[in-house]
Order: sequence, then structure tokens, then C-alpha cells
Amino acid sequence: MPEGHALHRLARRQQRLLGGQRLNVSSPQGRFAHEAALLNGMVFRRAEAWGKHLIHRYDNGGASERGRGTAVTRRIVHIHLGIYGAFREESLPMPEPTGQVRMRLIGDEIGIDLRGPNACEIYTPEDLERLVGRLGPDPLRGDADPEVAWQAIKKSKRAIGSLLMDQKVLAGVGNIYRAEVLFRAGVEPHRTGVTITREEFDEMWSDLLHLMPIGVRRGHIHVVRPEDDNGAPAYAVDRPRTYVYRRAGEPCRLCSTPVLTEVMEGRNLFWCPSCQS
DNA sequence: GCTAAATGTTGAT
DNA sequence: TCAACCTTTAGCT
Repeated sequence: MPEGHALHRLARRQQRLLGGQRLNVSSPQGRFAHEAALLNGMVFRRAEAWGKHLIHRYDNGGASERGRGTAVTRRIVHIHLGIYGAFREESLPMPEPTGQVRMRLIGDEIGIDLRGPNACEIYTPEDLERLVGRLGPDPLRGDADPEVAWQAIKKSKRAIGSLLMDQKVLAGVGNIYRAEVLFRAGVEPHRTGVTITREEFDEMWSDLLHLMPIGVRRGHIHVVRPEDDNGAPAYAVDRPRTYVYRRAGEPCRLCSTPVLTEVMEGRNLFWCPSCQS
């Protein structure tokens, strides 16, 4: 599930479920065992997301109250779910792990298992600085500066469909938001960055500011306007959520032209050749 | 019940 | 350009 909205949603939820608690940390699978041993018994302080990256912050809790001489130990965990990675919450007592559980966190009232992540590792503050330094603005973070993305796009000869997926240009946008934002802005995905007007960029940026928080709230990407539902009743559970993503060959929801598909940046891109030019 | 593909990134070749 | 990650789901049968 992980485009940026999913990671921000996870960060909020984990902060709420585990924040301030002393955790039991383990790695039933073993691949994170050494690191888990270092974290075990520490206090989970914060969870936050930068683009598709999730950061957990721990400290050893209460050391500062004991006066000088007691060093506060802090640790940072960096998690990237990749395509397969997923968290699962379990009520206590935790069931025996099924499958490959890379990291198991047990708090006061709930446990969380992490499976199949692309990355799960301990970070130094410098590692985190380096990560954040190479990410473009994240529309879900209040401090995001769209100028950084615009400067990268306006002088690039790469396709806008590639640029939107590039985490150095925009952090948190993935294959679904790429296709849908281009559709909603009427921009043909093969156009190079230099051909994108400031107005088009502004439209896509503000659309991301609008759409991604909806993704965070709902837990999935939903970008189809009610008036484009083709009469689907408001109570329908399976209302269409995307205009073009994964709709190759199907009629465009606006003009009925068959949706096209092609691999761009190693991922399947979808667009309407009539609505996007 | 089985197979293929999937919202992503890194590091080796 | 490709393997790794190794779960989940959609779409068949």
C-alpha cells in the first residue's frame, strides 16, 4: 500500500499506539536481531514519515531526570516498505509469528509486526540527514518547498512521467499519484520537464496538496470526483477511485477513449491520449 | 487453489 | 538491466 500517504498514516497511528511506551523489540526472523537487541527496552518516542520513508525514534527514557552524568541514548530506525513490506497490528498476547517477521514491537496494549520491508535498519543522525537531504519536497509535510521541485522540472529533458516518480524531485509520489495527477492536470506523460508551464506545475502541486491528505485520511488513494463516477450511487462500496491507473484498454471516464499503458521508469504508466496532451 | 502482478528502492552486474 | 525483498490480492481455474 505504500505511497507517501500510507507512510504518513502509519507514522501517525504508530505514534498514537506506541508513543511514550517502553517496548519489547525482537526479530523473530533473525535478520534484525542484533539491532533489535539494542532497541529492546527503550522508549518509543516518535514516528514520522518523509516521503515513503518511515522513521522511529527511541531513547532510554528518564535519564535526564537523574541528573548529569547519565547519558541519554537515542536511536533511530529507518524503515522502507518497498512493494511488499507491511505492518500488522496484533492484540496481546502476540500470536506466534507466521511467515517472516523482520521486526516485532510489543507495547503496553498492542504489538506490531513488520514483514517484507525493503529496509529496516538503525540510522545515525547523519544517515537521517543524508536521507532527508536527497529527498525532494514532500506534499504531506508542512515544510515542503515546491520551488525545489519546480527548479528540477523546468530545466529537465526527462519525461514529466519520470520526474514525478523521482524522489529527489518530489518525495512520496508513487505510480498511482503520478498517473492520476497527470490525468487531472491534462498533461501528457511523455512531455519533457522543460515543456511544463509554471501554471501546469502549480496545478499538479496544489492537486497533490489536496489529494494526498485525502489518502492519509481514508487509507487509500481516491481521486475520482463524485461527478465523474458515472452514476455510481454514493453508498456503493466499490466506487471507482482512479481515472486511469490500472485501466488499460478501458474507456476513459471523461471521454471514453481507451486508456493507454506503457512502462516508464520500470513501472506501468496509464494515460488517456485524448484528455492529456 | 493457483499464478501473476503489485502503491518501491537499493545495490550488484 | 536485473535480482532482492518474500506479502497480498486480483483474476483465473
